[in-house]
Amino acid sequence: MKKKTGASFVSAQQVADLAGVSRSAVSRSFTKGASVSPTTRSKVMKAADSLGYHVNELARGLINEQSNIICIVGADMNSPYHSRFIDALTRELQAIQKVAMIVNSSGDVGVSYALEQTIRYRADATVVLSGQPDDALIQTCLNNGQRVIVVNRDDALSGTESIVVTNRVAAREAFQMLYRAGCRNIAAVSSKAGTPSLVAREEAFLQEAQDHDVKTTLKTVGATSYATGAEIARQLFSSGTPPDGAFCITDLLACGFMDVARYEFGRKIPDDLCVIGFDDIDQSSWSSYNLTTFRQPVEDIAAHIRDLLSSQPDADTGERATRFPTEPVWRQSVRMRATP
Amino acid sequence: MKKKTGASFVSAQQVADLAGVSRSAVSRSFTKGASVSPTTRSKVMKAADSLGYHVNELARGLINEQSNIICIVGADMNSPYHSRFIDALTRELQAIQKVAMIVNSSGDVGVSYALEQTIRYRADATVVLSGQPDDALIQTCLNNGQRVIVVNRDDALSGTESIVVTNRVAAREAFQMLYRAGCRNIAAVSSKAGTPSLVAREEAFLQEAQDHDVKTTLKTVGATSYATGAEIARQLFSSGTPPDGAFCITDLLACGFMDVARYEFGRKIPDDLCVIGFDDIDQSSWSSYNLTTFRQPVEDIAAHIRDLLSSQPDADTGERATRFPTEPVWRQSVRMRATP
DNA sequence: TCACTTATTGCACAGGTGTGCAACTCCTTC
DNA sequence: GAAGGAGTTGCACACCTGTGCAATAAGTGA
Repeated sequence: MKKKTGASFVSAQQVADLAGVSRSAVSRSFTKGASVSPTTRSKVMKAADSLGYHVNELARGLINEQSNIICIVGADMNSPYHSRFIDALTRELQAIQKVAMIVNSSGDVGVSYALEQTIRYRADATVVLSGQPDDALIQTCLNNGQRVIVVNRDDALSGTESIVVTNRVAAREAFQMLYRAGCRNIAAVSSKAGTPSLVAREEAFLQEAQDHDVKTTLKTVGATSYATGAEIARQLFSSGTPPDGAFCITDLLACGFMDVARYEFGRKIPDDLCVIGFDDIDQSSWSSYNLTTFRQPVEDIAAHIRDLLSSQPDADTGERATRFPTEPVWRQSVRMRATP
Repeated sequence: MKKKTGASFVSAQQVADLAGVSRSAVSRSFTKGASVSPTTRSKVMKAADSLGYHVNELARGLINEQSNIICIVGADMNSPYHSRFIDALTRELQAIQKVAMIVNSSGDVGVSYALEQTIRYRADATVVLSGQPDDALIQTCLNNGQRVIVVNRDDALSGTESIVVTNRVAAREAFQMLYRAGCRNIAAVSSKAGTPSLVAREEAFLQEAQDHDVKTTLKTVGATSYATGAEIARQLFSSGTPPDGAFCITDLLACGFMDVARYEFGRKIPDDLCVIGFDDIDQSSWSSYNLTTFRQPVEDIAAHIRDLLSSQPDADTGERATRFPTEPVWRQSVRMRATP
């Protein structure tokens, strides 16, 4: 039966000995598309099973120069948006028999060190979710023959495969939604993170406001969090001209913003104040928020990454970007247009 | 088909050639505690740097029988509790120079297959967050010499290192808090997940209620989610005897429960209805909920796992459990005792 | 039966690294 | 100057697997 020794691993040689075949036969039995007779294979499988043999992927990766490890780099994994992404992506990766290795770039050990681990394990590809790691680090991955897939970073580096959502279009639409709802004193609520995709939303929103000759203030504080949204609300509603509409660059900011506006300053949403968010995290659909927002097709993006990774990279050099649409999700935090 | 090698990896031999030393010298330069002269080391480092050399951890793992890979198995990573855990744990692992490989056990590919990946990559240890994988799979890991650390699973398997929180004590205290607040028609809100730690909370709560001769109904529906909490609230408040107090086995359930109770049935919290949750997820502290709950010391647990993994496993056989306390976090969803 | 085709198998090498062992260098001490 | 010791270096082997190549076995047609 099973060996209880808890000792070390079983090698292919031991399986071969037990099955009375050569080690090559064992290897071929576990390699898809190799030439083995059914008889031999079944003998091998039986022996492998009784010994508890599992292919050593480290050695296999050494030979094949392909480890089937995919590295996911992300910051702030506790945030609803990122955790949804990681959940979806890990599922897709498993479906094509890759394994996910994750690098938490908000750790204090430093991104560069963590990212180096990726290279040391010869990961096939690196998926960058955060805007954090700078170009030099990404370049290092590329230099070592890794594929790099960059998500939601509008400044694509040459050689990477880039995935973006229509941040700018959505941000402009957000303004129009607030404008049509009658808002004329509008705030843009953001963080100091400076992530490219967030900056893109800010810029496009302000641009659209300017095109409509509507005064708009951009307020940025700290990290992209609930607390930041709350803090900005406190500042804005304590000031002389409190806003009647707000575009929060992220749903998480919107939640904090709404809570303070309602519970500390008595604003009624959407009567006194219209709020629009971005991402469509789970909490936005909760009854306490009912936040009108823009949905990022996270599942579609994850599936697309799966497709990218299950096919060979295009020899086509230079960056190629795939753009996914963000669709507005209407809930109750914005007034419906009263007048045409 | 040969590799098309845009840029392949650099091997230690190439570094040795450039530096004019033997390959052993290169290996020793990168191995902590090996014997190399400062002169040689600096020559090696310089050459390695200019070539962009990175140690191949696959080959190193092959030799050392230690890959420095830690596997994290979890289901439902999108849930606030799990994502907080993964965030904390990945950070701690990076701090001791391990890498985290994650297995999403809610994927459709099946836990067993995903878990096998772990063994194939010769992970040093497996951390099980979910109650999902059955004992047979865990036993497989153990048989292959892996360490298995099981979190929050009250039924510990022999050979594993177990980490639990004081579910039962907390659940009993939860009842007392509701009882002291004057609640006499109390509901226990849970899911059908059947995870051991959740079952422990249910049982202890019901037991304590029975000890106080208070009628309590346990209601379980579907998954451990916001939607489930909402659904249970709908059922309970449509029934003949709506509760005046509820212990939700999880904060996520509590959020859904509260929202439906307030917005669909007009209950005022904590005046008409007291609610207690469990976990202390971020959302519980948001103003919309202000949920009184029990805090799991996630960061402490993650740090403890780090300590476990950075030390050698005790030869001591049999399971050993470390128990962490859960402390109540008082907010506004439970009335303070009016009468002594 | 023989020549010929096809499927299967084993040998041996490659892939990149860590490390025991012996040889070597350099320096101290008598 | 010689003996001895401490520190450093290189050689060769081991780890576990995939696979090209040649050898063998099995099957086919005449």
